[in-house]
Amino acid sequence: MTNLEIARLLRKVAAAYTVLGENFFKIQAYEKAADSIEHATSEVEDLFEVGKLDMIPGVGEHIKKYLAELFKKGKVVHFDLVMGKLPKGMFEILGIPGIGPKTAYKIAKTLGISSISDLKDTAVSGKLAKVPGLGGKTAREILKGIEEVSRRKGRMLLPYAWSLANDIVTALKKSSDILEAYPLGSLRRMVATVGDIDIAASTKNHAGAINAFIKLPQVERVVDKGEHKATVVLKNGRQVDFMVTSPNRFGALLQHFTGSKMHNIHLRKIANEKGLSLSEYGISKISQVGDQFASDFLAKCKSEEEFYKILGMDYIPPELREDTGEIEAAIAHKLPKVVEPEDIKGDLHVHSSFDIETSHDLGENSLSELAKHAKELGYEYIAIADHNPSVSGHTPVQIERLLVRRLKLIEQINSSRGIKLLNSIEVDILADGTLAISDEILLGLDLVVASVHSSFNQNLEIMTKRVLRALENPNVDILGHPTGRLIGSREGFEIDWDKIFDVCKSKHKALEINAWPERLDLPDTIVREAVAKGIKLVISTDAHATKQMDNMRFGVAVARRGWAEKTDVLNCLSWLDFSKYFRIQSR
DNA sequence: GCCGTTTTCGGCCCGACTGTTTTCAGTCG
Repeated sequence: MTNLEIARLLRKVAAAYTVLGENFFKIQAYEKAADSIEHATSEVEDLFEVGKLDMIPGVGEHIKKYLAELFKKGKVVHFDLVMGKLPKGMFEILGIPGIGPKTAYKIAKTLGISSISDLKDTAVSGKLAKVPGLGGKTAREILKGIEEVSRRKGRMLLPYAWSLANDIVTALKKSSDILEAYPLGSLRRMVATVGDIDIAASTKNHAGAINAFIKLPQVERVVDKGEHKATVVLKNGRQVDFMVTSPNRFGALLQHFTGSKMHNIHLRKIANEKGLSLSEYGISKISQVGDQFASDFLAKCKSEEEFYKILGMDYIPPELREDTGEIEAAIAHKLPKVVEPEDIKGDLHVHSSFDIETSHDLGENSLSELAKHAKELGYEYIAIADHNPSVSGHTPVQIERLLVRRLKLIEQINSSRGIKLLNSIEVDILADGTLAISDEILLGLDLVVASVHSSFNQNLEIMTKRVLRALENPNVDILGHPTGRLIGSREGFEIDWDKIFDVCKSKHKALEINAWPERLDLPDTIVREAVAKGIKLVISTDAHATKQMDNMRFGVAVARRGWAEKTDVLNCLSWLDFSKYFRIQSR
């Protein structure tokens, strides 16, 4: 069961409780757990299997017990009991914008509908508008909501959302009415997948700023336009929300809409304890005279730094704002100094167009093109990690000849370009944990990335043994895209991380954070565990074309979300230190 | 139902918008 499915189930239970008039905080607890599960970067079912459900904030004794029942039996008796008290149809229409629990119940009970298409029919026929408490406008809003649901394609991959938003922000900044502009929400926090694109700007001329936004060339049509916000649909069909504020309270706005929800809830709790109240407009002081409460504005917060300072804590980078200990760390002045994109000195997983007779997956660019682009990025070194040749079709001698031919080209570039190309390979970890290329050949390479590319469905025990065996090979330096996940299409495989960490530590192996948009693998939560255990990481793009080397920032974002510092990441080392670390002979 | 260097009991985030009401409940982010 996916995290999204679990979250939806918990929201249904919360909705049922809402209609049944259950304790408000109990309802909130279910919603909180649902949010937390939906945004978790590990699969909750996997966490359950390794007894780590406690890692999910908002999941306590009761919900944990229910989830265990869900995973074991496929259903939860208690949930069925609660939801069984209400018409089934209401749960079908819950996800539609504008329909909350009470409206859903009212509609399902009055009209006896059982699906979204039923609902659509009643809206079109005019029956919906006659439900007590609803009206013509609500019925039209619901129709619009139904259309939106069918149009919605789900969450976008981070790099896609980032580049969309980046184009808009860049264009906006050309307007003299826009002083600053940033994306908000999960995009600003650099979560692996992003729901909506929201952008905020500071301005001294609200109307001018809004106008600059709706006139952008990317805009197909304007959905909504007010004094402080506008909503548009882009030519590619994506909706973008835009909001503006004056420079003196831009920090408060940014902070509020960057979230995460859990982070902000925790902050408000701390604020309350200090007699403060937080909002998108700034921080106010709550005072009590007799039984009367009054709130006086304390600070509008020009910057987020000011906002966090008033709350008595250090500035928290957006990537860390998930309420997983960052607030406590910020209060104790113990936040990590997380790695920055500028710290990266090289890319350790790049594919070239040199044909070492792989049957597939060649890079597009030549060694010299890759070298040139790496120099433009300010790197000191890159590892040419082409796939190994198909094993069945080649003898070891043939493979060695191919690699020697490539090495000659690498050496030529190294002597002329002012950048170090490493003679590397991405070698398959075969189903039994042996490698696709013999040790004699691997021994002659500068750096070996070993990756799983087949037999993903092995169980935890076999997969763990397989990867451990590969890591124990003295020629292997890095475990490539360690979970094998492809976001949206393939779950990462099951593996015993504690054992992987142990062998990485004792044998000095590094785990890769692969910045390929569909991978972002290691996932940030596992990065965090690895960092806590002192495991070394590398951040690589797995680029198959020069342009894809620019994806490095997304790998860095994953590292930041995993609290990694520069010292945790080996490709932050200068060439001198890097070559010493991996004992690479200078050529 | 969750959670805790003030608490294992007693708290639990905030404000805007909207439609259908005649003063507010429901939804959303």
